[in-house]
Amino acid sequence: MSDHDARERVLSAALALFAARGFGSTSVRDVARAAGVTNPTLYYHFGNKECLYLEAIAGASARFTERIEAAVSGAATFDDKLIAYVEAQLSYVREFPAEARLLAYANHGPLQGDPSVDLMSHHLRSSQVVLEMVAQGKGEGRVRPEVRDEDVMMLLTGSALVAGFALLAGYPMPADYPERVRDTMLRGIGAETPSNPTGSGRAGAGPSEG
Amino acid sequence: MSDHDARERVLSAALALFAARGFGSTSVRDVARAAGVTNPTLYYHFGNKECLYLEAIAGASARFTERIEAAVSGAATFDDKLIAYVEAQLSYVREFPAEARLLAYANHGPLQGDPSVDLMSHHLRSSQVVLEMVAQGKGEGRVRPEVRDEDVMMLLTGSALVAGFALLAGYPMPADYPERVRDTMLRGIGAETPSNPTGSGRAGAGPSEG
Amino acid sequence: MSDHDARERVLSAALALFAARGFGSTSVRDVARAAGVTNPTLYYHFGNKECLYLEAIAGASARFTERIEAAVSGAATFDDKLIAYVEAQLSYVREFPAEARLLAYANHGPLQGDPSVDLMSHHLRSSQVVLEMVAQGKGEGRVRPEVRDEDVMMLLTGSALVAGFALLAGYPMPADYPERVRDTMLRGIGAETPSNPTGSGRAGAGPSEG
Amino acid sequence: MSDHDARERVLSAALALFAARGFGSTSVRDVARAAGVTNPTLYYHFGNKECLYLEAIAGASARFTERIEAAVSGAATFDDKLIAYVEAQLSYVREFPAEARLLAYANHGPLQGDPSVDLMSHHLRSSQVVLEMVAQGKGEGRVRPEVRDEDVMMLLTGSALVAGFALLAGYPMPADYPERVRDTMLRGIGAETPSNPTGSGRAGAGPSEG
DNA sequence: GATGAATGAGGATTCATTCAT
DNA sequence: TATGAATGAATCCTCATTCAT
Repeated sequence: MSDHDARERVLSAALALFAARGFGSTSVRDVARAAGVTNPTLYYHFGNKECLYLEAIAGASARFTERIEAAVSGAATFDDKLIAYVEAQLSYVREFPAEARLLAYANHGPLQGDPSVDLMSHHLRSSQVVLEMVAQGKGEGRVRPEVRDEDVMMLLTGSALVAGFALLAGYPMPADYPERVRDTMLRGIGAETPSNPTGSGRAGAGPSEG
Repeated sequence: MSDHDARERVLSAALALFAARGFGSTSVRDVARAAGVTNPTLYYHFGNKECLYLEAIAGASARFTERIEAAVSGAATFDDKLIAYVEAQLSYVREFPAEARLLAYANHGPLQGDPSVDLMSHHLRSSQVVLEMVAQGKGEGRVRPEVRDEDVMMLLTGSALVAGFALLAGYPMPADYPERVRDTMLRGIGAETPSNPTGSGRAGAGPSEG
Repeated sequence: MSDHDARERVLSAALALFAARGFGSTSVRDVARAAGVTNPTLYYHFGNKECLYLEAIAGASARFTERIEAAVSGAATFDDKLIAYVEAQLSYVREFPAEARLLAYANHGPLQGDPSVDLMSHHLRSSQVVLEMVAQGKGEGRVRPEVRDEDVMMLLTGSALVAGFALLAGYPMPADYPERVRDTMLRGIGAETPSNPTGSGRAGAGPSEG
Repeated sequence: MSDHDARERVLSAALALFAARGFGSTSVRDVARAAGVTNPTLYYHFGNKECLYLEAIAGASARFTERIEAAVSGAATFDDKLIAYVEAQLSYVREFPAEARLLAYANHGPLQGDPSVDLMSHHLRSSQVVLEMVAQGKGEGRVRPEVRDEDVMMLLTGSALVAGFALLAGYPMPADYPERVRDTMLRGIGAETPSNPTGSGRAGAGPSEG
């Protein structure tokens, strides 16, 4: 009812409904109704369904990225940043499951039927964050110098992604998950193989020989 | 026109369209048209849109799981199974992008708008495969005994998932990606820290002290 | 209610409504309602409003042209054909005012807002009829040989058009209008100017001196 | 932006749009947008769509009639007035096709959907002009005394109307069209029939015997 | 097994218009 | 005077689905 809140209310309702039902299964009328706004009012502010969708996603994506960046930059050491990164992603999913689902949907959902989102992927947008983390890790001597940036990204974003999806699907997530990610990533799962330092035909656990 | 043909054509068209546009944005008529079948014929075979969707997903999921299992069981050692697992997932995405996208959509997409898929997640259905791999890895002495199953799963499924999504999004995937996953998983990214064996306030790279 | 009459009923209702209200001011729902048909049924048969409009016009145009041609070919002499032509056009307007109005609207109405009709003009489509009439008139010695086809067309179609519009607008049309058209066309309105046979500076009533 | 400006701009935009798309297919918002004016501003000046339409038509009609009258009264002889009449009508169509189309639309277009224009027909409004021309023509001895006013009107307005429509439809119009109208109207198209002065069963070219 | 035809409900979007400012 | 914002009603059209044949 208040003045220009209408726009915000619509955006928030759109976020929730698009996340819960997807683009194609969400009707503009439902969004308007949920926002307590008439149909033409929605159109006055957003032009059409697609623009509304894109704006909702843009907002969610910005919030997500900000949270990740804030969490990481609030941690001092590489180890803490690793934990902060995963923790921030999980807490985001926990606090804003609708937004999280919307982002997952927009990034991994269908392409032609729904408006294509400009963010290639918010995971890739946050890749800058990861790259800076890796640099710092190497500076601190916590990451081996020869480790490639992409390999770190692969493990880190993969672990966070899987955990986020699990959370969304309702699986419980142990409290120490971020720490375990950090530990496993750093130490690996392989056995030390002092008895077989040169490799033995099987590709070794050391740096790829290629 | 023959009996079996129509059904298959519809299923294949449904797969492609649901994958490309999502459930809510795909119309039954579009599927029928793409399959070269009249509308009532489609309904004769599948009952309604939801059943068609579920059957399409069930088929895709079965094909996916079979491929993964076949690939893993075709590899002998733990190391090769690791590579085979990732490779199979990537080749599946490459060969059947529509199916892959459909599975991603069904697993990570919205809940209320679309029919809920019975497979909680094909990643979790294939968890059995991963668990057996871990057991073998420990048997072979390639995986440290104290490493937890879930941690392996976390890294492995995460890495494969991220790579699959990147592929779907059109990013190139280096040919040695599976090997790098294996190496990085086994060895970790952390530096050996002989100079700091006891930890120094920062949580160490060893098994979590907690 | 009867079987495939639906299509015909829709066409006829569309004809009447488009004629009475114009394309932009006629709603598809009104047409469906007037035809005793549901909205999707209308769309099943005609695809969209534009196709419906075009088909209605095509039908009306065909009927009109047929009537004109039949009337003219049913008259033997040039003089009778002249009368038949005008009479047929007037009787068409009298019997099917809706159709006539629709044709007038389609031919002389707006261009961009409404679908453009393929018939450049039904007057021009019937030009063939007029041309044949002129040829016959010259053959009969009723039309001066040097008279141009276009000039006859100009007078004849003009006279018929004006009369048709007047009829549509509600003005009464004297019964002898067709005969008067014939007489005036043949004889002209000019005075014989035997006292000024060579012309006198004013452009003469004879064949253009140019 | 100034007072008077806005009103004129709206009127001119309305003229163009109503002419191009018709009343029902033209939206008030489109007119406002084309005029560079906000929606309520338009309503402030014109009250509603219908008033805007009527005012646009009134303006166009006035301009048209003025031009015809000025052209005709600027010519001295009957012959020249004939030519001036046709020429003025054609030049109006050429210079203001939008206005011309709007007038044609308003005069010959649908009735119920659009506001009914008060001018029964601008052709009839200009009938006074034609009647005076005929009187002068008889005074000059150029028009036979027994010719009826309506018959002249029929030929003259018909010829001008047909030519105007052809022009609007994009057909080229020969430069000597007005002269040919004059010549053909005066002289007629019929052959002199000295060999058959009494008529022979076919209605003659002379004044109707009835 | 397959189809042409039909339908009630609802899809996104725009309409002419108004009101508080 | 002019405007940003709002609205009830209507726009064209499509939805998933069914029925008689």
